[in-house]
Amino acid sequence: MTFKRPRGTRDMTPGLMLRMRYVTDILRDTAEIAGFLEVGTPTFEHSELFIERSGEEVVDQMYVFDDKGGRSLALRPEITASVMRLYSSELRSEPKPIKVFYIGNCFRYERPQKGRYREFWQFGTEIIGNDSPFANAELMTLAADGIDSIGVEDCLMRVGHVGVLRTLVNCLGLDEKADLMALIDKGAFDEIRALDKGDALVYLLEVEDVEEARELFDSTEFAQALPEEFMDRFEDLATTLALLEAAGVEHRMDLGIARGLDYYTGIVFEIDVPSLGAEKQVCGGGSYDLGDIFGVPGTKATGFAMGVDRLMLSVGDLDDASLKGSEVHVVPLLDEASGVALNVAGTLRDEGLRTVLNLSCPKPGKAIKQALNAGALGIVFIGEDELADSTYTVKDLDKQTQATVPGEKLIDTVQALYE
RNA sequence: GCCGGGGUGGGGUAGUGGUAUCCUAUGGGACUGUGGAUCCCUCGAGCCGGGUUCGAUUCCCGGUCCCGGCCCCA
Repeated sequence: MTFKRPRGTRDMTPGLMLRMRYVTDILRDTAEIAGFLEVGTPTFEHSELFIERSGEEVVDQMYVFDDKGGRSLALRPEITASVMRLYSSELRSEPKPIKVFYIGNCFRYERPQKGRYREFWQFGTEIIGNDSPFANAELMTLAADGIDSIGVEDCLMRVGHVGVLRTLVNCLGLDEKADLMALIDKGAFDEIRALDKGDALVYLLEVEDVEEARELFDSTEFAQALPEEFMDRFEDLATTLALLEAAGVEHRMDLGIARGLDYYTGIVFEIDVPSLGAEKQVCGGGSYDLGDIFGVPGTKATGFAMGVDRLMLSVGDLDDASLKGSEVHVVPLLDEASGVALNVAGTLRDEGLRTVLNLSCPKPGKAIKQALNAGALGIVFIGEDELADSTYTVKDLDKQTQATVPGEKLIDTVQALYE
């Protein structure tokens, strides 16, 4: 009987796991050094949590099930909803803003393809209690830093504002319909032009320069048609872009970012890695207000989520040996040396040295091949002679030298391999 | 959900209507307690189900999974 993985899931081989750790360790470090604190939430929640946040239609793409008590539960399709729940129940009296991050697996029932799995991993951050341009700019800086530190070469950050977009759509007399927003998000300009006043909308969407946009909106033609709060929103966007400029974060203004579901309220941004193909978005986020849903009205927040699996695909070749770190091998050459070998391995491990114990009591030549293939720095041999004299033979695989030393010199000799 | 391409040892492959090639990796051995070499041995395969056929890994149908794209993407 053989078993296969469920569709859309992945086995993490040691090599893949090293890459995953490489990505998540960097993201975690980036967030922690910026003062964000890690949180964790359940892998499954009441299904209503996600439905409340994202709408009934998400049920189609969720793993929903009843537990033995008849509760409707769902494997989490995202983590922001859980963090907001956590905030509203555990953290609401903490000083604002609250800056947290998470790393976790999520589940969506979708057609798997490159960069899209039914179980996938997200890294994300939330700033709760402040969705100012300053807060958004910090978040985007953090996102850009993380992706840059991972070593992703070719990526593009686009920044927009759904409030600005929706107002423009309304002022042009176009319906803010879901399918129109979908067309905008997709960048299907030809199809939009086919609509009444679609030309004008496309013209606005294609503006990439802040000053150009500002002059346009300040012009009498527009100023009369646009509601008062419009320019405030637009200035929020302009301020955010200026802050990104100051931070040295590469970006582009893009008023056409519509971001799927409609709880986003203000600044939104996405980061694409074009080389990934169809599923090229590695990061998405923006300002939202879910306070009403979670019983804390008026709670402004902003956050982003990154696709860890896609980031793993975006990194070039990584060297396994350097990912896992240096190691030394301890090799007993005969069964009687096993006890000493265990003891020596323990001593070296206490020093924080990655120590691999060879369990097969091989001949020296074979042990050397195994150690070389594993990329080890050196070998501690324990054979007949060493047992008799209470010594150890330490071989340096790089320099191709070796020395037989007494026990009290073992640690120093092995540590010298690392230099 | 839709369109297209695929599925042969652990990984990579060749060929074929008469059960399968080679490479590599794994395990063991030779080279006498010392360098990735070389050599020998071992292990191990046609996604699943049905059909056609004396016989199917090969041809046909269905399913499944993988890959690319569409839809969607919180």
